[in-house]
Amino acid sequence: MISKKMKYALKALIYIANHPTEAQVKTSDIATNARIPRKFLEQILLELKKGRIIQSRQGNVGGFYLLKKPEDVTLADVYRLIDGPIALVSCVSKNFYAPCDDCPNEAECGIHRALLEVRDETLKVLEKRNIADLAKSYPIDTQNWII
Amino acid sequence: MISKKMKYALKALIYIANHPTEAQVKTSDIATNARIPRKFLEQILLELKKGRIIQSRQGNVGGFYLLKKPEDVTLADVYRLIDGPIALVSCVSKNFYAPCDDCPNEAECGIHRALLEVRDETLKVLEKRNIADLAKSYPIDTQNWII
DNA sequence: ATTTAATTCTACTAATTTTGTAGGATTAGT
DNA sequence: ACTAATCCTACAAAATTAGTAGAATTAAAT
Repeated sequence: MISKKMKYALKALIYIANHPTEAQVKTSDIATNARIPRKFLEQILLELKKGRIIQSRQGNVGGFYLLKKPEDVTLADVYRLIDGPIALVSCVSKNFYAPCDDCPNEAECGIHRALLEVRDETLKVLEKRNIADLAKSYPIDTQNWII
Repeated sequence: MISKKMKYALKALIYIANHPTEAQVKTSDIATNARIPRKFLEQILLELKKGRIIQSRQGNVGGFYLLKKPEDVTLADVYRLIDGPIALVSCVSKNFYAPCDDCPNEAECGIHRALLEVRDETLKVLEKRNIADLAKSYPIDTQNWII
């Protein structure tokens, strides 16, 4: 199950993606329209910025905008940044690999093998799907575009 | 990421599967050999029993044994019982379905569509893999059969 | 019948993670 | 200088996970 934070992040990205790149979107704008607690959203947007998914402009007329094209921001990217490893156990993780506590032989571990397969299949989908896919469903002018 | 409880459950099931059905396996036996906190394991075994995956015999010479063939206990079964929904959001869950808070239209939700696909692929693997697959890797006589 | 060693049941606790809040510092356009 | 935005860090409440504790129940064996 994804966290609320992840859902908020996706909603925010969709909202931003549905605005022209030049127009920086303000936190408060996203917060009220997507019904996300404002201060929590601030933190999330900062994380997305540190993860090089969005960029910001400071100051009076500042705001956020996408750093890449919406098609190039995959669900896997966002997931890893916000919720961490996609794998079900860390010993099958690509980006967050860590061996199990007292695993004598990873290669012969049945759990390892099975969950590696799960990771591969999950990844296929999460890397194929992107923010552009999601954003299509939610034009800005829709009244309740909320997920 | 699966919980420690889930990992303990799998280890316990593998241990039990590697014993003949007639021989009931004792909690303390599993606990020491698989290095699982005894009292925590007790609770897990009871859950597995309530979930009709294992059965127990009480009394002095009691213990636990599998209720089905190891091949018929899928990872999906155990996952649902111990860690809950396999889906990443509850609105795409088969067994734990619940709509999102203020979702106006599930059919048009991009997140819904994408994560439904993730669930389908994950499920394919988790329903294919079973305790027999895992148990093969861990004959009882192996010194460190621990995962 | 008593002893023994197992499961069963329920409540509690500690640790960790999630989900926020708070408030000030910094930035840049007007 | 004023204003309204992002940035930063610390804290707190709530929920979940991980584990402990202890007594009740069960059934075989003596």
